[in-house]
Amino acid sequence: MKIDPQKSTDLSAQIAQAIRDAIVSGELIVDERLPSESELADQFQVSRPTVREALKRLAAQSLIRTQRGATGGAFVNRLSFQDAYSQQITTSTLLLSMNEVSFDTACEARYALERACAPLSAQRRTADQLATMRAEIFRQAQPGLTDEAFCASDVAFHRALVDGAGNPVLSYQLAGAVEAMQPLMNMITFTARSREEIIRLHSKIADALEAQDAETVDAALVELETYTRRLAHDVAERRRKPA
Amino acid sequence: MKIDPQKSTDLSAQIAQAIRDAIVSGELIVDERLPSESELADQFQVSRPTVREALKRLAAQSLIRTQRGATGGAFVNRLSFQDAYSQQITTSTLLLSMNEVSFDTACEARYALERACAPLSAQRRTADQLATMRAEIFRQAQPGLTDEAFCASDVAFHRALVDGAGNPVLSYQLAGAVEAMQPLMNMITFTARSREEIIRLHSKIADALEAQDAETVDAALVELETYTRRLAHDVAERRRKPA
DNA sequence: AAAAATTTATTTGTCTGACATTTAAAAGTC
DNA sequence: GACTTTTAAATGTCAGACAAATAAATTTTT
Repeated sequence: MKIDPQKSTDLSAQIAQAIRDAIVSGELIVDERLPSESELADQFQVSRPTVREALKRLAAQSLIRTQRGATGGAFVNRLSFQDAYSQQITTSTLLLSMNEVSFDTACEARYALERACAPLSAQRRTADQLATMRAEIFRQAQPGLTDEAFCASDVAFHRALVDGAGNPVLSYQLAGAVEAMQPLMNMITFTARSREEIIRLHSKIADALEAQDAETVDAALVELETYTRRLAHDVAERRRKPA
Repeated sequence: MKIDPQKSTDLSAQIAQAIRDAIVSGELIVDERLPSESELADQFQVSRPTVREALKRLAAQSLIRTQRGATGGAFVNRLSFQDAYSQQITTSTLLLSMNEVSFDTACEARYALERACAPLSAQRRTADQLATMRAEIFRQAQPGLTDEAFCASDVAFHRALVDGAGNPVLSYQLAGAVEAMQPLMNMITFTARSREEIIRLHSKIADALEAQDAETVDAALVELETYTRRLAHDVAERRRKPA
């Protein structure tokens, strides 16, 4: 963690990379304090603003946190699952919205991953998670619910399903897949009729999870995927020839 | 995209968030040029260094790219799958290394996700992807191979399997799960005997994929997961009582 | 002596102003 | 018209300063 040749890229990017490497390699450990900005400036032979730009890059990735005052400074941050969730969701959302990923492709990925959680969830889901699902199903059945609120509740339901697997790594990985789909789902205007069908399948899933019946959960998820894709297909058709 | 009250946090973080929101919401579109740093400084009523810190935060997340010169500036970046991969891998790796995630938990998540890809891959894998898998199996059988090289080849093999599903969203999601496991896998010193078994299972997977036999692929993945977890368990045992 | 108030030192956050470097377009030259 | 030179605009970097927060050290008060 020292070199900065006069090569091509920004100094602040190079410095950020050097520190990032030190963190990833374990050379810098969690909660360890980095040298002060002035000291870093001396070490890397650059000015303080340049060091600061480097530190802000790292802060944006939640790799460090900073604290003001006498005993303050920049500290290596323990990347929490919560932080990782948010980053993952932002990244996934942008990836989908900027790359003309078809609804079918995104949908296929999402349900493939979710079905991977289903057997574990059938085995381990807690009473609390079941209660969350029931509550969301109840909310989804309210007549006055906006499309946005319905979709948000849908996300919460599936989130509970995934968390039921009791594996934080899985929950983290799925966060992106499930949440990033919401903007795409919002584009489908749900009729009362289609909501009914979705609620029916959600109930089937909740029932099967309660009975620890992995096969029925899987079947219901397949049904839900098929139904969702058909809905999206119909909406696309209707837009093509609105007559 | 305008407000910055004198509230709590850093100005540069607030400005970065304001611009980030504008990008996520679609207010700023791909390849659109942001105002120059001086103009942003005027708009937000802060100095240029503060604006620059905000821009570096966004650059660290690949949300913008900057270009020098007369027609230069900061542009909204199209987040590529490649960029998303790298970020995902860095984040996942740190998440696992910093949070005392057990090998079992990570392994369970990884194979659950990989098994989700298997049916699609059995259906769609290309000849090219099959060839990659065969080549990696061949490499894994070389006697002089270091543990690191063996693990890297292992990653490449599974990467080809995942890519076989022909769904870029799945590949992106899996990148983190598969690659982030490598440091953990490296900690298991493979004996010649265990390599043999892994290569046997890899061959079984490749054969089944070639025959488009999804069930056998799944069975082999389950075998591989079981075997890997037992290996890790044994290593842990041996470390506890090295006598 | 203990507690409270004050001072002090350190560190990050922010500002001002300047210069260097890169780049594309405009102006000039042959 | 093709080539070269100039120019303007933008980011990259630097230096030095002050503000604000914070904890430790010091002083004062009780």
